Amino acid sequence: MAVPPSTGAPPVDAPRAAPVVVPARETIRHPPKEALDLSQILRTVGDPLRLSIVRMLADGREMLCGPLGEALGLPKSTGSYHLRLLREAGVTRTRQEGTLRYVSLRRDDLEDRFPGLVDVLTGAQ
Amino acid sequence: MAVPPSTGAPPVDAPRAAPVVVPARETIRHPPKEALDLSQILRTVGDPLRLSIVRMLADGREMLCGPLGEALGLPKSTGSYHLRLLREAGVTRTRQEGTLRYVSLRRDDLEDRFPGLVDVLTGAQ
DNA sequence: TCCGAAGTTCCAAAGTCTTGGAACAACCGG
DNA sequence: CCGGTTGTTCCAAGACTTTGGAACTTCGGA
Repeated sequence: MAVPPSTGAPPVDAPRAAPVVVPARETIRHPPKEALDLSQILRTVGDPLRLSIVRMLADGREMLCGPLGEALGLPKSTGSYHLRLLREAGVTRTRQEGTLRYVSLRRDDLEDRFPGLVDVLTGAQ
Repeated sequence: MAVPPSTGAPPVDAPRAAPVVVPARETIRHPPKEALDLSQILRTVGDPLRLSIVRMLADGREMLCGPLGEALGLPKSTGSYHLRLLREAGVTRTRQEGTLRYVSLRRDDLEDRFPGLVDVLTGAQ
């Protein structure tokens, strides 16, 4: 609580304030393949907005967050929210490059864990 | 508002009180096959309780509402609620016989509209 | 070094879903 | 025709989800 009067030198334990290296943006959390949960995935893609996103990614392309949200007329924060849910459910994968985030369908792992699911979602038979 | 004094004969316009034939229990509403909506279905089976119900019905048997709810430890009203959601989404079919309701998976229509979906839900490959 | 662009996080309001007790309806058997 | 059984509907409380503006972080370029 007590702030020492200015001595002209930096306070001796100020460096202790940040002892942990926070990896910040470089770490984007994805659930491991074995942790994917069918209920969670179904609940997540059960939202029409999010199902649209899955379909935009169906061809395997990577897309940026901006265009994905804009295509659905969403404000940035709302787009970010839905993309986070998709990533946390394991439906999409996100890769950072500079300030850009490339989003793609996590097709390989989904197919491995729940064969046929992606085809059902994207309407491919 | 004025009730006529008893005349020994039934009041002349009493039959008007029930002009519409209410089919009551005999009519259980199911969405037509063409109206099934993938988002709604996914949202519905995205609940772990409801996914369990789908799996209990996976072998094609009919089950009664009671046993379905009891197997999951649900009070009657809660079981009834989840079974209604499944029926309204087109996932199950319900048929009445006396006071009993037989519930089964609507596999034919689901397979027709969304091929592969039932297998994904039930874990069959 | 400052600016703008890309995205995220924070947060509160609004909306939707779930739960379970109580009351109810319909049918069956005795 | 009464009592039990099966299941539904009603309803209010609580939980969870969605929305979008504002503030913020990070990076790249001029």
